[in-house]
Amino acid sequence: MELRQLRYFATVAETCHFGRAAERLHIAQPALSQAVRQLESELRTALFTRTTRQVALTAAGAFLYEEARRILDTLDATVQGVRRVAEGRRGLVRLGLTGSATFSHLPRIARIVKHELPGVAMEIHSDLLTPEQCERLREGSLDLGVLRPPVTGEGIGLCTIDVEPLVLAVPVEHRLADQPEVALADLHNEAFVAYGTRDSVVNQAVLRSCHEAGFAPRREHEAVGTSVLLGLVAAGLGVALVPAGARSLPLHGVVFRGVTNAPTVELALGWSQDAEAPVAASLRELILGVLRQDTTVAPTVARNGALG
Amino acid sequence: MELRQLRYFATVAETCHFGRAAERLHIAQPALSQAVRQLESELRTALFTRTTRQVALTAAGAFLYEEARRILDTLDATVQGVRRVAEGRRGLVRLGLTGSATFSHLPRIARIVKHELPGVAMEIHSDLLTPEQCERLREGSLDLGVLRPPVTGEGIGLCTIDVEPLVLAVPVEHRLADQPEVALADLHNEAFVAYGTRDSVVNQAVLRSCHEAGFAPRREHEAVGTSVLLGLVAAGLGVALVPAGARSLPLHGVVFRGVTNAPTVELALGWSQDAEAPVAASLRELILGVLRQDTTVAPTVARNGALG
DNA sequence: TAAAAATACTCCATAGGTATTTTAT
DNA sequence: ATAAAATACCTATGGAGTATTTTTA
Repeated sequence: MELRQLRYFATVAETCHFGRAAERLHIAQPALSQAVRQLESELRTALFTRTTRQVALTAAGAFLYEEARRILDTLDATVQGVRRVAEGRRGLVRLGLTGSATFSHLPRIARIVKHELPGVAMEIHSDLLTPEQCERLREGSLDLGVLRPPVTGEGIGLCTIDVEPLVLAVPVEHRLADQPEVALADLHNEAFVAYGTRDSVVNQAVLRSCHEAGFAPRREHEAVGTSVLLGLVAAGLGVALVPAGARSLPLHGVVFRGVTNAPTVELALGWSQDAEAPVAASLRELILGVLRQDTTVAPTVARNGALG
Repeated sequence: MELRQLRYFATVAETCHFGRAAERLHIAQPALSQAVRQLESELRTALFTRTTRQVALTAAGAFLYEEARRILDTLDATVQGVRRVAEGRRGLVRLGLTGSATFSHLPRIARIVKHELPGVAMEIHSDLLTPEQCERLREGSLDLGVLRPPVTGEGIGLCTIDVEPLVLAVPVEHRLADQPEVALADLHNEAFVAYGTRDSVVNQAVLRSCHEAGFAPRREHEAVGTSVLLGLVAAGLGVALVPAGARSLPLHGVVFRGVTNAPTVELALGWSQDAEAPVAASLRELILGVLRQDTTVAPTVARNGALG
């Protein structure tokens, strides 16, 4: 069986007239009669009852018409779909995110995706540390990652999308909650709630800047993920220095205060440089078109001490 | 686009190897390469990334493969389906039934349909009087009808499927409830609940046989449909003569008693003699194979006084 | 008898075959 | 060096055209 036969059959079924159907198909009537007869003999079933005055579908023909119509419509949609997939306007993007970016940047990204690329679905993998994301970008189980430079090794493209100062998160009842801005040195006696991973770039920035301010922060508690960390702050277990984006996660009992000469951490979009799917490329360009920072991180070059 | 191209493409997608795919398709490799290239140029999209050592689907190709697989599978199922429709093993049968047959015969019919013709769905139109069913069989809005002869006019095929004696339905507390059998003459003082339509063949049989027994039944109440009628009997409003099949509708408070020399009413299967759908024909044959009575009603011949 | 489908036949477009070349590992 | 896809070219099947016949309302 061939689609040509189905298309011809469907047109005859719709017109119930070989002559007019042939006209609509831009072929001669005998060719159409022949094609339909051929289909009938392939199926070993009459599809029409015909006299020279009356053409009507048989039960089998009516059934076939329903199915043929669906198949032909599906095919049209498929052709459109293939085009869209190829152009990156349709498909699934697996997006990795660091903990804080999930709250600060994902909503905006999701909004512009919904608006600009309505055919694109996102699979969100949040709370992934930078090295994890790189690994998964390389092995192909992630398409894009919102991560914190630096990145080591080759094959990962990078572009900075935000530079965030760290801000101080304190419990509302804390003595520093009333000050409009806090100096790092004021924190030397505070109990710190810290990110509980050695790999955390934010953690490193905190340690470095506290050291420069002349003290080592007193780590009292650790948490994995910004939301948990802020929860501990809300519970009064200590203060924390977090990327400004964490303000996007308003938590009852926590207030954020600016820090004088605050250290900054970068947020970058990363992607695998080989075998990038069209959707991934178009989403990457869309995100960078909106969020790209002048401070572009050179792709594939391992960067050290970006925050130094 | 043609199915040939989709089939070829799908095979290459499954093997990721033009040579082996061509082998599976029983064509030469160049023909396959050419067909796939043609498809790609029609879609204006690369479907494979290929080197001489590696063939892999692009994102567009992967999408097309999913859809193509579905389309090809649907097509196979459709071909099977067409065959089944043509053979009367699949489809919808619109079955009309008189009130009492709904309870006495439909369950059995439904059971054998489910067992013998699992692909056939029935659309039940119950509580239709014989003239209504004939009209709808002729105009094509019913395929088969379980009805009570006689039938007037042409074009309707008929075959008796049951001959039912009338039985007496009485309230449990009624004086006749204890007798194993009742004579018609015993009913001359009873209040009757009767079928509330002049056209009712059962009603006519009741009137005729009461007349022969020497009295005219005292109609106290009327009901449309056997279930409602029996409901009135259960409520103690009177007695009723109903086809024996009504026993299939056990109703609290009603007992059935045989009638001496009971009049009988026939039940027949009717069908339109022109433009009968294959499903209708096969269901008709199935039903008649199980229920056909020796007393076959000659088709198309108007019969009068069948119960005389 | 007139409208429409079927049949008869002719032709050429193209699917598919064989032989060969190109290319990447 | 070799496996595998692409290219070149040829052949023949069959899709579609024109002319004609058959059929039925």
